[in-house]
Amino acid sequence: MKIDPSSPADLSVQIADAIRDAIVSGDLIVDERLPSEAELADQFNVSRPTVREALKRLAAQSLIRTQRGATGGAFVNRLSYTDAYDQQVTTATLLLSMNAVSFETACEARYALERACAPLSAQRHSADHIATMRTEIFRQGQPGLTDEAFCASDVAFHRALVDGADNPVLSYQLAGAVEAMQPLMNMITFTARSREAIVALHTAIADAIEAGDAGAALTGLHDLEAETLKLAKSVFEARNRVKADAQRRP
Amino acid sequence: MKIDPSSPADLSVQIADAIRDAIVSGDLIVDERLPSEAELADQFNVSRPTVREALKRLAAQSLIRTQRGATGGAFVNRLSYTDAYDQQVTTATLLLSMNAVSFETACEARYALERACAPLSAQRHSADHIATMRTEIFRQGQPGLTDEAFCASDVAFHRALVDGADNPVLSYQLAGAVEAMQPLMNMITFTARSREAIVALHTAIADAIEAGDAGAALTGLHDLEAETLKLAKSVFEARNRVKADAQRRP
DNA sequence: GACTTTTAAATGTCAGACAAATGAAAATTG
DNA sequence: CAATTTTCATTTGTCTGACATTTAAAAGTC
Repeated sequence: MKIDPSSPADLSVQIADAIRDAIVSGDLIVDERLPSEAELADQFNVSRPTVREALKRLAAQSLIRTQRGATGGAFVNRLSYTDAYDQQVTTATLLLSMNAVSFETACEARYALERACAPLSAQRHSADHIATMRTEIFRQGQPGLTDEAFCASDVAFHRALVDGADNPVLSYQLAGAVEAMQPLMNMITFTARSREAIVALHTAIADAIEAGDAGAALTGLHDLEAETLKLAKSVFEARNRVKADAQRRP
Repeated sequence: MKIDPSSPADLSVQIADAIRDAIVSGDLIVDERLPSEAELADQFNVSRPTVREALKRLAAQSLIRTQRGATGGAFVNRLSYTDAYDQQVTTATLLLSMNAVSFETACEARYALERACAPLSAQRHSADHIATMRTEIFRQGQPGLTDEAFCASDVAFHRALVDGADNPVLSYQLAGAVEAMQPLMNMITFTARSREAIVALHTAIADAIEAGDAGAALTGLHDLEAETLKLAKSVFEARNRVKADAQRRP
C-alpha cells in the first residue's frame, strides 16, 4: 500500500482509501488487526494525527473498530446488518430532507418496494410476524395515541411485513426506505376517520399475508398507497390555504 | 451543543454526533459554514486535533465538505443522489461479501426489487431508456466479450430498466442492490449458450417495457431470475466437484 | 482602472508529550 | 504450587504548539 504525497488529495483521504481498498479486496480480512497507528505512520511516512484522521474516516463507515490497551488497535469490522441498516437510514433520511423530495415520489418508492416483498412474505411469514402485525394494528386503534406514536407503529407494522419475506438483504434495503419516510409521515395529522381507514387496510393486508394470498396483499398495499397519498394531499392543501391567507392579510 | 467529557464515549464521537444532530434536525442548513476548527475547539473545550477527527468522521459520510483558504472552512453538504448512491454501493457490497450472503438470497432480493420497478417503468419509460437497453442487449450478443464486460453490461441494462421508473428515490435504492450483486455475478462464467438465453430474456423484457406491458415484464424478470439461479447453481456445483476431487487426491 | 503584491485566515500536516485503558508478565501471598 | 495482586509495556485518546499550504481579499503599483 503506497500513497502519493504530491497528489492534490489529502493524505488522510489517500490513506483511508488505501486501507478501504485492502478491506474490500480481501487483503485485510474480518477481525484482522491493522498495524498500530505508529507503525502505519511509519509505513505511509506521515504523522500519527494524519493516520488517526484516516482511521476515523473508516470508523465512521463501520469498516473498522478500535480498542485501547495493550492488545488493542484497529480491527477490520464485520459489517453487520444492523450497522448497514443504521447507515442506510441516516443516508436516506438526509437525502429526502435535503433534496426536497416530494411526498409523492418518496411514497411511490416506498410502496413499490414493499410490494416487492409482499409475495415472498405471504409465502414464508412466521407466526411471529403475523403476531407483530396484529399487535401494531391493535395499538393503532387505541384512542389517545399521538400522531408520532401512530407513525412509529405504522413503521413497525411494515417492518414486520418486510421481515416476513425472510430475506435479510431485502429487509435491510427496505427498512431504510420505510424508516426514512417517517419524518415525512410525521408531518401528517391523522384524524380519527383516517386512522380507521388505515387500520382497516392494515387488517386486510395482514389477513392476506396470513392466508398466503399474494394478490390480495398487493391490492391492499395499492389501496394503502392511494389512501396515504390522498391524506397527504388534503393536509398539504390545507396548509397551503393557511399560508396563502397569511400572505394576503399579513 | 454540549458534550460530556466524563462520558465513556470518545470526545470526537460525541462532537461528530452533536454536529450530525444539528444537521439532521435542521439547526444547520445546507451550505451553511460551520465555525472554524479553532472556534469549535473553544466551544467544545477540546483541542483542535479532536475537532478535526470529528469533522473527518462527518466528511466520510458526505455530511460536510471542507475548503482551504481564507474564506474556507467546513460547510454542510447537500447530500446528492450520487453521494448516497456511492455510499450504498460500498455498504451493500461489503455487507454481502462479509456476511457470506448466499447467491440465492442476494439474487432473490435483487429481482424482487426490480420487479417493484417494472410496472412503473413500463408506464413511464422514455425513449432514452429503451435505447440504452437495446444498446446493452446488442453488446451482450457480441462474441469475444469478457465475462466481466458482460456483467457490466448486464448492470447497465438493469439500471436503465430501473431508471425508466422515473423515480430518483427508487433508482437510488435499486442501483445499490443491483451493483452490489456484481461481485457475486462476476464469479459466474457465461457460456455462449447461457448468454444467448439471457439476451433472449433481456429482449423480451425490453419489448414488454416498450409496449407498456407490465405483466410481461414481470414474467420476463421471473424467468431471468430462474435462469440466473440455474446458471449459478451449475457453476457452483462444478466448482465443488473440482474441490472434492482435489481433496480426495491431494 | 487594471494588474500585481501582500496579508490574513483557514485547513493540512508535523513533532512530541502525557493520560488512560488493558492485557500479560512478574511479584507476592496463602 | 496455586491464586492473587502488582507492575509494566503497549496502544489508543487527547493536548500543545508549531509550520506549510491554500485562498480570497486588501493593499499597493503602474
